[in-house]
Amino acid sequence: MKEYDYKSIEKKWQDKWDKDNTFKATDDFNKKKFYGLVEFPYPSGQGLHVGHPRSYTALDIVCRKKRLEGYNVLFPMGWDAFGLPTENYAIKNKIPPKDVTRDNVANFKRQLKMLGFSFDWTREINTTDPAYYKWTQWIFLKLFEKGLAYKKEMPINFCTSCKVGLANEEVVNGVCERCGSEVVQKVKSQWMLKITEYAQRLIDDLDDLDYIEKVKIQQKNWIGRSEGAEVKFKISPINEDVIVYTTRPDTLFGATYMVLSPEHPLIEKYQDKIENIIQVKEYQTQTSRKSEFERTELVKDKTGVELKGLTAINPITNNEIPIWISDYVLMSYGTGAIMAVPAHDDRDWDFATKFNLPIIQVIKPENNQQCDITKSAYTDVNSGVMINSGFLTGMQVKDAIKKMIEYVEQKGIGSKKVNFKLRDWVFSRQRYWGEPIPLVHCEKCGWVALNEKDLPLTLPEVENYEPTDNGESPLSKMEEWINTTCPKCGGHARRETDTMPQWAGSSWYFLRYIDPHNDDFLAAKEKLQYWLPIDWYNGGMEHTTLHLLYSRFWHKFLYDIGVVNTKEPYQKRTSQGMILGENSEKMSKSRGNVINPDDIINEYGADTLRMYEMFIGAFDQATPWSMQGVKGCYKFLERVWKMQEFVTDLNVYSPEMEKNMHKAIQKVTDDIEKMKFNTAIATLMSLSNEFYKINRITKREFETFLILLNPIAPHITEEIWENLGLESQIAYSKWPQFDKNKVVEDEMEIPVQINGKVKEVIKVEKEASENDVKEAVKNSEAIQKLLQDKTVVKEIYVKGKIYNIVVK
RNA sequence: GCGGAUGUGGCGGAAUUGGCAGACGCGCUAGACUUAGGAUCUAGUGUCUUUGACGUGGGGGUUCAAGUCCCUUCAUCCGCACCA
Repeated sequence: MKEYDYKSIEKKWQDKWDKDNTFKATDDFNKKKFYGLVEFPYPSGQGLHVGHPRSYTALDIVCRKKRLEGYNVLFPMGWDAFGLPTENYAIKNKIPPKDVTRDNVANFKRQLKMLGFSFDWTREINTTDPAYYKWTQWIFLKLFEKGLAYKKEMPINFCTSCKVGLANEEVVNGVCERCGSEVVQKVKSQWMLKITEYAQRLIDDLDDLDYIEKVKIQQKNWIGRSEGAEVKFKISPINEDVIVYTTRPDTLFGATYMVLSPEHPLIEKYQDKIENIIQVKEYQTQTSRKSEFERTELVKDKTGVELKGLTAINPITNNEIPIWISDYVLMSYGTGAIMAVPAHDDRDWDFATKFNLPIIQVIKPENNQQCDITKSAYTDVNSGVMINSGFLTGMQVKDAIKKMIEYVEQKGIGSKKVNFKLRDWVFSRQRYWGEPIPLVHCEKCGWVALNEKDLPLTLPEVENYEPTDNGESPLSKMEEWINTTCPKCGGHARRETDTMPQWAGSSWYFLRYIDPHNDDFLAAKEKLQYWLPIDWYNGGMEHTTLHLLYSRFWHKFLYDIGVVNTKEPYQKRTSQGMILGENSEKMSKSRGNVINPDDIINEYGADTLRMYEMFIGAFDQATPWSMQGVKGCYKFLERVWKMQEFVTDLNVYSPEMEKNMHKAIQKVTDDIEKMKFNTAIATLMSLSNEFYKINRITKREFETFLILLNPIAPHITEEIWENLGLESQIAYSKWPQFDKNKVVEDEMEIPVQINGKVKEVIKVEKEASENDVKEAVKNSEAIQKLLQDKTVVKEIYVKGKIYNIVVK
């Protein structure tokens, strides 16, 4: 018997799969299809980390099994290669980003191939390939054409180190998600995408999708829908209304002051009416200097200034109430103005308490519960009765909300309103390594789209990739590229020098896999129709509010303009847990607990790594790495290898073994579908232990065993298959069918409990009646002994499950 | 503050959904074989005051029966965070 030489075995099969295109998906529309997708990686300089194989192996297992079950499987891979780290590396080392990308991709590809994933490499894509980003640009032009891309002067999150504008999603705790540097507010003219127009649909359409629940919840929270009302307040002494947004119109009687955001346009417009304008302006500058982070950091301590000389009229009570400005009111949400109800809102309560503003209670709790409005606000929406509220007095809060909305609508002073936290997507980056935005600015015609036939607009070679000091893209220095003619009027025009964010290329990549070499369209209609939607998409939780939401948005847009035939791109979304370091901390260079997949493959082989990552724990849970655990998996594969020593050609029939086999078939089949890979592997381990006990396995049994193990450990299983002289390859074989008749026991074991504690297990015939069981229990010596000098109070028999005797 | 999880042996984790708690693996203990080894095999391994009792973060409850259901409480992790 040869040794288990994983190195040569794995190389051998990887080469064969490559040469034969074993896992090529065909466009055979008559076959049932399965489109499995994993997030294509950003080819960083660090190479693959152990998190990638966790996700990739999981879906590789699913896809390999689906192929064996007869599906036409599309399982593709590509490169999300535009982005900042590459550009920063290029700047630092004076190497063109293109070359950096090429090298990193080569390294990633080598690593992925070494893991034996069954990707269809003939469909490999790269977002930085002009043939690819031609279509990214094309989609952008369509968005522009439909008015969903617009340019806007707006304060953006600006990373002081990357010198680039960031989307809200890319700012984490006030610092840049990528580099960790400070993020400040900077006003810039930016391309925006109207994702907000799709907010409601992005919520509603989640209902029909098979996403894990926490993804749905997180997306809904992120989109942040809230229902309420907009209400007009007259401002005195000027002839102007200010509209506020509130989710609690029921508390209007308790609105004792108004707060505007410091950026509210009213201040600018009526500055001559504001007596303390100097103080106000001072506060405004103070606020603008604060980063978004500082503004939200100092939650506890409210600041603000009263607008002296202006007052608002509460439209319900007609009371004159003061107007303040404070940075706790954001211009970017609602109307940038609120009515403050300190008795029933925590923030307003803090503010009113600090500045001695009046607090009027308009809701009292039910059932005489204690409530002291001088100590804290009463904010419960689900219970409470209105007081001091005119026509609302005595009503329940929920009814009062409805009633007040009706009232203000009838009086013409307000209306029902739905708001979302979701903001439009800041789509421009002042950077080099991204897709050029295919627009020009013409003095006569304004922003004009390039003609479709002129796509792709390729990224020109520049000498210096560094952004300019004023935060413009390096492209802004390329005069000969910038200056062009207007496609509309033929006059002079200048190109947009901003590029697209990294999220652009990944927002539709799954479509390109379907028809990756098509020059005429992003993918042929009939192919899209066949392959969509993606049946199963696995990826990280960190993409829930970014990539996943953006790509759903783009897909819905493409659906609206008739490019794709499904409303949603992904039918099913799952997410793997993180792999932690051996010390149970997050893996990071600085903690020195990083595991490199290359090392594991070298020392134990890809099959071991794949298996270990699936065996490590529940798939959706974070789990620490364990080198001992890796060894355990290696040991198991070695044991499988050695099973070849006792394989027999004889057709020895063992009903016991047949039962074991079928139980395993059922369990493994089921577990893979439910992503319970750890218990699937445990089942196979137990099964191999059974064969070791009798030191014999028939060829038939081994065949089935190998197929069950193949999706998890594809190399070793193919090799043994070949050694056994079995037909063809496992890759072309069939998944075993579970036969429930094969697992029926002739006897069943019934645990017998006394007062809920198991004392004995009895064996009875499979079809035993309750009386038979009772008889058997009575005949048990152990039970008889335990029932001496006890009074039986009750006996419970649950068919086939348990027999419990209650005694005194 | 809001939202979502998680808590079971020395460790990673199982438990068909209310019915034998601790599958499988690691580690550990003993033995076998040995060129005395971080290899392999075999047996054992929840805890304790061991004819039995106790055990799934803590406390209470429902039930013949609870890791699983209800109430309450604590701890840890993740996401969002002045969203009116």
